[in-house]
Amino acid sequence: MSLQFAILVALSDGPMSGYDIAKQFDESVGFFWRARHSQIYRELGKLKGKGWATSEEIEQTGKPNRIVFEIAPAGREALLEWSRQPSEVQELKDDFLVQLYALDHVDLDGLRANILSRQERHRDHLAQYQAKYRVLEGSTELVDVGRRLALEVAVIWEREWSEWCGRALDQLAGATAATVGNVVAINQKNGER
Amino acid sequence: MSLQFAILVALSDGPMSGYDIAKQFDESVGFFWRARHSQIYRELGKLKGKGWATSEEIEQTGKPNRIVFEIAPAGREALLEWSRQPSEVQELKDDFLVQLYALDHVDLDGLRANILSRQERHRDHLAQYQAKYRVLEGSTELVDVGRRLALEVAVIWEREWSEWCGRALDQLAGATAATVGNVVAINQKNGER
DNA sequence: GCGTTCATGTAACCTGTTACATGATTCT
DNA sequence: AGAATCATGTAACAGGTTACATGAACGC
Repeated sequence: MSLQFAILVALSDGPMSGYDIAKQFDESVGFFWRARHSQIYRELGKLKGKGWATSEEIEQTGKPNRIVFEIAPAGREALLEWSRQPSEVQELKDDFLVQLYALDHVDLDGLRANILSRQERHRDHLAQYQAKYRVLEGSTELVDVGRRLALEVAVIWEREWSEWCGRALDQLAGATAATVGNVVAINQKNGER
Repeated sequence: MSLQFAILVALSDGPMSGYDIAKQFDESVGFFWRARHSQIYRELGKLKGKGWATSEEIEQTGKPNRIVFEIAPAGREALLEWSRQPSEVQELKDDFLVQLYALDHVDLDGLRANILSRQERHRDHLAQYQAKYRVLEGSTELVDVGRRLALEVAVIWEREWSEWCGRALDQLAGATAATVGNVVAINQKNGER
């Protein structure tokens, strides 16, 4: 269901085609919910079927025609109703953390390389989110307050991850490679086996 | 694929039935990857098919028989191979943040209630993770270092969320309810429309 | 008597990804 | 010549949830 609402949120900024939504997702509400165009077209069909959005085909020459969707009053009502319902807290779900949890059954060098490349990407994302955040600073407009709060979550997420990566690399610096079926102590002077 | 590896990680601690795995998931590797029993049984079948795990039926009287699974050498090898592959960074995906992003099209009172109940749950989770974390403190055993690092992520996640909830409630304290199709300023003395 | 725990599984469904398909225009 | 952009969509598959089904034992 959530994707349908994310699309309605995107349409709240004005009428858009499926193609537009797929692109807009890269720089707005899509920070918090993503989808491929194949899924977007499917969900747009459902929104239309429910009467939550209306569509209009716009003729173009040289390019394929655009089908522009607009949020309908019933769609706005559905959006309001959705926000009255309590939403589920998002639980951590990350295969990388699963690997860490089983550090003694895993390739340590691979994992270290993984952490390093993650750190880079988190720093990149952090810079992006911070730039977006700064634009909204100081505004008291309700929309901007919400977007700032949402972006704050993103900034914290990326910042904490990139700092965590640094600490993890430090702590794993002296560790030896895992041997299948063997328990390895991280500190050789203390490790009995 | 990841669930299969999460199951293999669980089996690394010793042979277990599907039922056991479903329960263990609530207090170990399941902090970072969850699944219903229906899915676990399905994936156990696949693991067996690939030769990554073996099973043995144990007769019981009064209770249904247990089918205990054990990780096979090929499974250990697969786990190692998996950890050599770089894993995708987990992107934020949260319908609650989508709602925040569209604060002017959403029910403010509903959202505030939502934040409050979230704050409670995040505090609960934080306490749980911290307790688990403390048990591992001081250990230099490789497994424990990994689990501590993984739990650290969980602790930070819950702590930052609960603190964020507090700030969000502060900032939304004075805001008025959204009106459909109307832009509302958060600060009445400055709001022109 | 009623709910919970133990223990297995299946079937239908929803969500999301990957790959395929078309066809003109514009940039390198 | 080849790639990217614009713009739509379909089909097959993978991953995950919900609901259904069975049946004995045990505590309240």
